[in-house]
Amino acid sequence: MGLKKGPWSPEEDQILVSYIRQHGHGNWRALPKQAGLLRCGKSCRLRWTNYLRPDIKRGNFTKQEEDTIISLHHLLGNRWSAIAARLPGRTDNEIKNVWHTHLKKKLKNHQSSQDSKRQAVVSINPKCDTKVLENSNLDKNVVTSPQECSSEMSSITDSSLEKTVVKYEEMDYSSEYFPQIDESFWSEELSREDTDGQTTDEKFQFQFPVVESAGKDSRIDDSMDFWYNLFIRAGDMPDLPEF
DNA sequence: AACTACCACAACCGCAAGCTT
DNA sequence: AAAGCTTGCGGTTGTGGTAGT
Repeated sequence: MGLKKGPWSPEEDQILVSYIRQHGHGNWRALPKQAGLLRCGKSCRLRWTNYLRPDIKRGNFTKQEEDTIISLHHLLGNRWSAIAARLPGRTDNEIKNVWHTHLKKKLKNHQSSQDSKRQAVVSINPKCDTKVLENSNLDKNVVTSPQECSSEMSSITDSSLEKTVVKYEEMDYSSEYFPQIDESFWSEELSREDTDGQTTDEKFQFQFPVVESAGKDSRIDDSMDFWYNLFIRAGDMPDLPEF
């Protein structure tokens, strides 16, 4: 149809930007004709949303952004637009690219290092239970299952923390460390008696591993902040409890 | 210097959902 | 209710740059 394809020239960008600044982008199909561009509406929309929009953040992804993508991808799967909605200034296309080029490999490498550790254990002790090994994390201080710390927050003691602490820096994002999100994610309605003897209904109970944010002094508050921030970004999670 | 392989990013394509007529 | 149109999404491909041989 005589329409141009391929990379956009700076002149085309200029035309598109100034047209949208003046008239907005009500109808993408009609836009290129009105703006005098030899592009299809779809191509214009993509160029604008992925590259020319003024609120787009440029530059490399920070460690924090990468961690957020990994976490949200675990929760949401390949729903790039949903992930992008939680990362201001980043586009779904950009996130999809960074996932395929960097993060997937990063996870794979981590996974294979875990596998080789398991192999090493088996070679040292051929009698070890490989079924158990498959489900275990061999890094020190890493919980093997979120359900291991399913106790009420108030009852978590220092000794139990030793077992349930996950170091933030060493966070393993493979499926065994993240709970499946469904209706049973929060267990509802437990009552407890306060110091004044009155009964308080607590709506939810945590079933997460505790996260140690720094040093040996693990604090429950830090842990709660971590999970809270994670799920606040993943807006379509179940209702959040009061921390 | 020329060629090849690989990587990162931009852009395209097809499909599905939502909207309008 | 149905058909046509528009938009958004996710998978895939294309392109340009760079490192290695």
